[in-house]
Amino acid sequence: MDLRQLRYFCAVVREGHFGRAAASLGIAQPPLTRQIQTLERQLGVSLLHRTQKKFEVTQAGLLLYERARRLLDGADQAEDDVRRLGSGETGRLTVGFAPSNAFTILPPIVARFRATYPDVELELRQFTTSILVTSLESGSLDVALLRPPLSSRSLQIVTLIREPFLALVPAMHRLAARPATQLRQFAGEPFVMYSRAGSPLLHARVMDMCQRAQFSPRIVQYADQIHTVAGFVAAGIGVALAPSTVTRFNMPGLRLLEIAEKPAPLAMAMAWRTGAATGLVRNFTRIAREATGPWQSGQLAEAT
Amino acid sequence: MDLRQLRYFCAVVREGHFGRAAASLGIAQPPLTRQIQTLERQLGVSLLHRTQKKFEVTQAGLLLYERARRLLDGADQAEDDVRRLGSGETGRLTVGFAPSNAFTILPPIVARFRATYPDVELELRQFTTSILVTSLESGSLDVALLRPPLSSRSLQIVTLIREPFLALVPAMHRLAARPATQLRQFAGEPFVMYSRAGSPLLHARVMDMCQRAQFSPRIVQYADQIHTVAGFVAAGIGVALAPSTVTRFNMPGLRLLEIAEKPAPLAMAMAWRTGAATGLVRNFTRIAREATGPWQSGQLAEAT
DNA sequence: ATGCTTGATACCCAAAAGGTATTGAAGAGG
DNA sequence: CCTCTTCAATACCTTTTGGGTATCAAGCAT
Repeated sequence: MDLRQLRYFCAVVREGHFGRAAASLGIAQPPLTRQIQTLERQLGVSLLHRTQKKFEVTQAGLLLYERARRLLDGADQAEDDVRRLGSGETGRLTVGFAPSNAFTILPPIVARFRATYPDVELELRQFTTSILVTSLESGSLDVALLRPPLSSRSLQIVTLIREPFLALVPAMHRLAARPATQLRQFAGEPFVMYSRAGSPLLHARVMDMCQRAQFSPRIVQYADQIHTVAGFVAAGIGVALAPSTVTRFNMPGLRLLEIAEKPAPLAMAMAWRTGAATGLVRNFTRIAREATGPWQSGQLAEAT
Repeated sequence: MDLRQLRYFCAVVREGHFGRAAASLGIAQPPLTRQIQTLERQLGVSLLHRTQKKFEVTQAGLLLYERARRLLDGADQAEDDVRRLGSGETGRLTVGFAPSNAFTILPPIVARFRATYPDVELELRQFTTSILVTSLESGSLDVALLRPPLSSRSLQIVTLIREPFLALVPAMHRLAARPATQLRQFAGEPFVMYSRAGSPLLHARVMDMCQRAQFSPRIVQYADQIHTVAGFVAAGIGVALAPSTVTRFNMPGLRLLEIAEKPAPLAMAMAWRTGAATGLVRNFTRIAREATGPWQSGQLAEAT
């Protein structure tokens, strides 16, 4: 038995007429007649009682009609559901993110994704970068937002935004009025630094930048995250360096200066397991690119 | 989408191996691979994630597997049910019968049918012969047990048993000791007669037999049905003629004699609408023939 | 390194589905 | 009563597709 035969039989019963049924199916009448005959022969049951010229549906035919309709509906539904799941319109997507994303690119991405794919269950989990990587590899995460570089070769990675570093000074600082500064101006200044444990990547990058500017920062305070660092600077404790995310904090007492040396920007990327680019993942990455497009164009203050 | 493709896909998922799946399906492996590919192409969804040599089932594939299994089960079930209904193993069969059958051939037929086809709903309805005929023609009855002749040409009719007529006399009657009698011995005897209204056919047949024996019965009592007539005879009210069914009444005071003239026996038949010989009807008629076979062989007293 | 296993590919054949033309029989209408 | 129309069935042909055999390419294990 075959879904095509059932479709044909249902059409015949529904229309009560071979010609019209064939037309509604988009085929000619003779093949339809033959398919019904074949179906009857295979079942060993007469479904239509041909009473010269006309026909009437037998008890068995009526039963088959009911069952066939349910089967066909079920098949269509299944096909649709599978298609939607495959195309990423439904399903469950588990997204991991590093803490530094929680206030920056994550909200607009999630907002846009929710709006575009309301039927997808979006599960968000915050982890450190190293756990994000192992979770991606083990399959417990579908996508992750994290900072490159990544050592794993089994992961696909795409950079979403590149944030230039800015110099942070208190409002009453001697450089506060300037639009830009050279990094070496910070030599000997009291420095607010990212802790190695809380933000190893930022710690490393800032130390590296200072080293390239040929000074060693006089660290007076450690802080874990960017907005903590910015808060300490705004409080006048010292100067600091931070990615341009800080422009979104809007803290009184904080001044942001461009860095004349133009150090390499800090990238934010998303990663997923190579080959695990399901529809959901493809859709999420597309949405992420769309939602973070404005950053690339410099509209840093817009949150979508 | 096609049940074959679903069957194939389920086999692959179940076996986790194209070669074994193909073997279990009784086909070669390359066609199976192609069918799965076609299915994926038609759905636009990757169902199996081929990770070099091996494969794993994707989320969408898992969903399809669940749905497909239900669909296939449903299809098999539907096929089986339709087949059973068509072959007359299940369903509802409405059987009509004339009152005179209720104590004769109906019980053994019903008993045998119920035993052979326990899943058939057997609905029994008692009517007069004329209503049986119209009910058959209108389709509200599937089969009927009645006495020929039948005028309708749209009905198929098969005789089940032929009952010879017997002469009924009281035990103290002058003919009671004889094994047989000639009909004309009844000329002038007090006669118990079937009423024209209650048993028109029997009335007509008995009147006809008397006429052929060249006498007119001296009717002293009318009765509707055979066992009433027999009762009156046993009570010594008069003589009568009855089909051999009377041998089953076992009434004290009643004697049965063969009729020397061997009048044409009284037939009992079953009828159904020409062309409406569904599996149920075919089965019932077969059972009826089997159950009434003993009558033909003369075992009148056996009730099966 | 080298068989061996496994899924994919290439190519061929057979079966089955669809199309056109036509038939046969029954109802409708003059 | 006869024709004309209608509808399913049949005959015959073409196209599609499903299945088979041989073979390949890539891992995995020995």
